[in-house]
Amino acid sequence: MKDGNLDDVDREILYRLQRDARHTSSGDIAAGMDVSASTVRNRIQRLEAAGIIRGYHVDIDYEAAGYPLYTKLVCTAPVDEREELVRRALDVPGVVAVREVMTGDENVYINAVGRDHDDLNRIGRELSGLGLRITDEVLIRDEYVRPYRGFHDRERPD
Amino acid sequence: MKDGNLDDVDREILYRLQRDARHTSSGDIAAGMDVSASTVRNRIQRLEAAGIIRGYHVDIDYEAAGYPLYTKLVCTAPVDEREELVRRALDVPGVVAVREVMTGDENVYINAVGRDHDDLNRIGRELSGLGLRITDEVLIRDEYVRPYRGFHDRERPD
DNA sequence: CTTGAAAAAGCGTTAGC
DNA sequence: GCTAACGCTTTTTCAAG
Repeated sequence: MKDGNLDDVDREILYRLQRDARHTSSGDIAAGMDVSASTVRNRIQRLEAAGIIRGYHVDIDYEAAGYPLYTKLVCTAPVDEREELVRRALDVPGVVAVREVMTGDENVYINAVGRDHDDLNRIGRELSGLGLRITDEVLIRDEYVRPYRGFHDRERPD
Repeated sequence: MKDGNLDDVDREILYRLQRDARHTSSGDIAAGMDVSASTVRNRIQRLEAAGIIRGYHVDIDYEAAGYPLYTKLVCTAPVDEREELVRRALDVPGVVAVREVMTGDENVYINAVGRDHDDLNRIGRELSGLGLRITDEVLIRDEYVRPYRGFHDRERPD
């Protein structure tokens, strides 16, 4: 596991947990493969311990939840302050995700939600106040996530 | 629920499920609030039925899993072909998420993973072949997600 | 809409292969 | 490293307030 190599059982686990991380039991996964539920449970624990599984999150439709505005901000942070700014950006109410980017000047991407444009303006102001320079902002219309099986598997799972 | 208004119980549920959607039981959530585990379970089902909860996903560290390259592609699609292109982009091996953006020319964002630059090049070629124009590509260094309580709650949960 | 209780299913642990 | 079996927790189902 140290080099990150996964076998078919591991990939099936990751695939099934991507599809439904809450209602998929170890037994469900084991049924499809030729292993026991115990083995699946052990593998999951190992994947968690190895850091390959970072966590499990609910996928929320913010629009349906009453936060109709879902926005993505492209920001620039001085390299030497970036870590600090990322941490503080996460504390701004409305911010739901922060990504550090490797290349280019625009090196921080922030996702945020709001009830109206006042919320978004406030978020923008708070982020600017921290020292982040906002270079672009786009509203997200819709979002699709595809469970991923890895390159070794057949193209069209399901 | 029709207008998307959530009460404190709902928000607590969403918050806890954002933190750990797999190991947080209804009883865990109920313990902190003044309701029974059954109520929490009913609420969760209602949130799922209302589409506010879209699903539950495992958060994978692709780098640790042997796919060290995590990239984000900014693309442009003709408006009238966009829906179709988004659907087909999701089938390109390596693509893990597609977002439709509301504003501007660059109206599709794609996340993809790969083992090496050959993988990324192939993904780029396949997407271009579909008819998507790739205008920018950045490597993601790191990614942080913050559980979100909504604007009505205190600023620093936990 | 919420509760509580019984039956079913799932999990963690341990022991053995 | 995989499996089976134990006891415990959780979910499911359902009748009722």
